[in-house]
Amino acid sequence: MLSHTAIRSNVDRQFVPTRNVAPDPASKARDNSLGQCIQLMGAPMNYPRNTEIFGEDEPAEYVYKIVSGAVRTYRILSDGRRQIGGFYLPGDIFGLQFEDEHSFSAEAITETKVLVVKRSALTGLAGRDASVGKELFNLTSRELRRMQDRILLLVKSAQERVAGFLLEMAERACANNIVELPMSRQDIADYLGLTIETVSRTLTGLETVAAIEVPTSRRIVLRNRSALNRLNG
Amino acid sequence: MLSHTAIRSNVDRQFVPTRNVAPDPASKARDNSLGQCIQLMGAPMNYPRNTEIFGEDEPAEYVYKIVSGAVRTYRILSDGRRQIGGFYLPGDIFGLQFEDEHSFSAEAITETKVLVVKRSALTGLAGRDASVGKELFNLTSRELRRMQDRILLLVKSAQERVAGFLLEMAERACANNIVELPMSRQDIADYLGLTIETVSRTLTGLETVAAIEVPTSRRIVLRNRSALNRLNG
DNA sequence: CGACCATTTGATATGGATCAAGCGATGTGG
DNA sequence: CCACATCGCTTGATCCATATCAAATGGTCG
Repeated sequence: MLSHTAIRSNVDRQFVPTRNVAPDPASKARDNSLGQCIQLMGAPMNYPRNTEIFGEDEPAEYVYKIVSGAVRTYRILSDGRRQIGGFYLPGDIFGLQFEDEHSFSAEAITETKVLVVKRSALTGLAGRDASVGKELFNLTSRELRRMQDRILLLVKSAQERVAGFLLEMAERACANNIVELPMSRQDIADYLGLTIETVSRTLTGLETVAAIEVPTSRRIVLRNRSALNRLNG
Repeated sequence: MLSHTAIRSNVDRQFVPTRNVAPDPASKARDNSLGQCIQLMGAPMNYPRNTEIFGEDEPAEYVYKIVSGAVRTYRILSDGRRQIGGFYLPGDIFGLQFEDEHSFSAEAITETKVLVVKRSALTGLAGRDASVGKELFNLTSRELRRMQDRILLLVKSAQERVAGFLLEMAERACANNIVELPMSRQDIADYLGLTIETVSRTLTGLETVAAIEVPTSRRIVLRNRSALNRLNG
């Protein structure tokens, strides 16, 4: 369990700004002072596996930075289906992207440690310090870009979505082409707008064409990134 | 849904005299000074029908506020398909949501007048005036929310997508339940991740169940909003 | 070991895509 | 002013990717 944390447990992510895979460098470097702000001001909190961090339509009072573990945000549609808003990994900040009222709930996927600060503390700070305001803006812009990419993903075929998902995860939580997935197939399916069966079949498909290996269901080895990139469209 | 930035200050109300449905008031009122900034500083520009305003991967140097007309942003996928990023109507600001390099192109759908300001002018202003920075942040947050809604739309059925699209357009460009669509069926299809045939069939379907009327292809009369809301999920 | 849950695999159904044709506006030249 | 070409839209017939329903497998924990 917590295989995800395991891959970086030796070196706490928050003190390691660089990664072993080429990560989009621009997106990492900029929000240091905001991140450090949370580092200094944040109250540590623990959430066991599958527990709620905040509920839909609660006031969006707090901002969270993940220390270890993993979080999913989601909404339940009127027909009962669940749409995953996003996955958050160590180092990620979440809570900012919601308006005064959440329309999402957040849950710990695995045992998760976060640092929590009042949203008002950050926006107040931004009022006094324009550079913090700029970072808030940048962070939101980046989240926006991710959403745009996600929209692109959602109009593609199942194979393209799964390949895109794997590449996205690889950029964020990958060591030696081994991606440790903290989330279940159901989580992935609800994130990609597919069914678990389709996700599973697609993964076995990718395995048969030697693009990936799936030694255990939560561990994916990327064997052929260029093939994945090709499938990604 | 429609990834746009709906700012309508009193100043530009005159350009949308047809609007008579109550627009979400909270989202309009806040960023007046930003909108008025563009109003004062902006250079007027005209784009004929179907001409490019900016191209993909040009530096994101400018921010635009629409005076009249309509704009679509889009990307071309590697397989040649086109994904529409959003539609922008009079009063809307666009260009902010792109990072240093656009990944989108923008085109005038109809003859369009815009006001243009340098992006740097706004961010510079934000550096000096925290309230402008806050408005930039708010604007981006709102855009983010629309993207989230759009993602929800994209995992639904064709009927739900089209119904959702109509309701969204009705909120933005509707008089007496008559929605005038500036964009073609192909634009709508590329926005919703459907084909023109499916969009067309779905519209006739909605007409048969008396939810809408389609007197001309670009004009939709909403006959039964609650039915549409129900279909929207 | 046995129960339980997540995941994979198999068989069938279906919504939307694709291919193809028809229709109705709008514009152009004779 | 009318034949005719063009373009955007609708309608029809068929196909295919993914959903759905159902069962088997495997991993985990008591």
